[in-house]
Amino acid sequence: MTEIRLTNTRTRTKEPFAPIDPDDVRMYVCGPTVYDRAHLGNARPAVVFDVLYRLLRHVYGAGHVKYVRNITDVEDKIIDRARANGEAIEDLTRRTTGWYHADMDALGVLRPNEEPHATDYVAQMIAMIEALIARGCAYAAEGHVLFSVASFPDYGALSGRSVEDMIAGARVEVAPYKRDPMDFVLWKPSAADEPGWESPWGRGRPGWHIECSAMSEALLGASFDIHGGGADLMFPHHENEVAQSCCAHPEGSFARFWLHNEMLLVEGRKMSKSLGNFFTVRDLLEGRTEFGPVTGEEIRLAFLLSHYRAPMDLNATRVETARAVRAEICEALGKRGSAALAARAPGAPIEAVVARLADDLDTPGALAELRGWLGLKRKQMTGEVLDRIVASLDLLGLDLRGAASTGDYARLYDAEPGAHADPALAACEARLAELRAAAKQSGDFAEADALKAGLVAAGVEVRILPAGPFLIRQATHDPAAVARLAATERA
RNA sequence: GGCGAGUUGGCGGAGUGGUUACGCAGCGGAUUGCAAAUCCGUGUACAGGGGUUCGAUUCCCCUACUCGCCUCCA
Repeated sequence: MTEIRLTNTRTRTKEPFAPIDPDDVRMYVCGPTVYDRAHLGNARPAVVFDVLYRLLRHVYGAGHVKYVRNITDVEDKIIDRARANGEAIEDLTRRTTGWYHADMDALGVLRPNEEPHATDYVAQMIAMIEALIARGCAYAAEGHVLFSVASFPDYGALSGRSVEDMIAGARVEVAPYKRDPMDFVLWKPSAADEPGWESPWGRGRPGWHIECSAMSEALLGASFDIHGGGADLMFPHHENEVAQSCCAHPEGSFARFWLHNEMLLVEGRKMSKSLGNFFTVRDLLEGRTEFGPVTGEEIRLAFLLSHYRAPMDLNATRVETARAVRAEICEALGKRGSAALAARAPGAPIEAVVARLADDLDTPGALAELRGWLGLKRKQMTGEVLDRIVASLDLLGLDLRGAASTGDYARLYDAEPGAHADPALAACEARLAELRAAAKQSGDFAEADALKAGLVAAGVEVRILPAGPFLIRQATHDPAAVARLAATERA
């Protein structure tokens, strides 16, 4: 069996991964707070841990992996946004959850096995808070319940910082009801116009951290294999989760492996609204950024081109590289022709690709290995090789068999290619062949060149082979522009 | 102030104690009506300073710079 090695934040080292139960590998990842469109930074952990999920499924079997990613649907940002929009909280969270799903689907991110909503687990949170109070790890004060950091000697171990350092250097919220400035909220009172649940401490709502402790325990147990999230969650969120879960369930180990993905940068700077380099996944997909339209596969590739533990800088070069790799994959998949493309089924993935992924999720390395295979000559691109490429692409979450350009490349490699699948492009292709034939007689290529330029501008690759012109739709191709060209040429 | 990551050729980005990936761009050639695509060939690098070593870009230390986290944040 493939040995997976992962960098464990707990130990700061790369360790061999062995699940508690190979028949039930369990992973928890912190999901989105649903109050707005997912920004690009939200997408990074979704993609990173999707690759890990796919790898775990490959190694342990699809039925033996349980992946839980929560939806935080109670939080002050949500309350504020709903109030600002003048809408009900439920309407806001339902809509934004739908957006999140649509955007992650576009990136080829598989749905987790469970996607618990915080508001469905308030009873479990209250029970856990009661247990913490009973064990002397938490205390109620003025309608709040606070976790007592002093009760957990290992506090700070995960993020590698001491309580003294934090008090000295960081701004810590001082509140009169706190016994210790580092104590954090498990439960807080709700005003009449805020969402709330009845509890032993009055009507209120949970603090941010308790939901992950309660939901991971409910769905994965007191001990599970992997907990993931963005590096910025390491402190305080994950540190607090560890404190809550380990104190509530001293018999369990909570998460054995902690994985953190590094942050996203845009042109070398942190993405932020004030810098004007902030954008959502949807902005990118719909071309509302300086990068023009970027497909879901290209965004995914842009992520995979960086190692998850390195900051990823999104810039024009990165987007271009992602586009080039996507085109490379599409052409490679078409090298055996249309019939083969339709028939291809995944086989066993390329060992070198699996090995790279198993080595701490080395996606840039895996892509490098894969690209070696993509570049094979047509003669070497046998059915078996293609099967292995397809299987490897599946592991990376990049099935491009259905892409328009893949089909167009396949036709290019057909022994007897028929007309172009797209009628407007078929017309343009025939017209271009006609114009070129006439131009070769007259020596005036102006018309042929104008059509060619129009096609390129519409996102269509023009390849002129001895057999004649071939038109290939690229990811960015604009069907409306092509239709206009076809109509003009007919007239 | 505390913690962490990083600094590789024009750009992006791997990697290794000795023989210097790869991609893009560039340059030369083949091909082309011209291009594109394709094919062949080709150059430049390891932030600075010490140390360990027969030998360091690769290990250790220091310095500089960059970035992130420490507050809601993926």
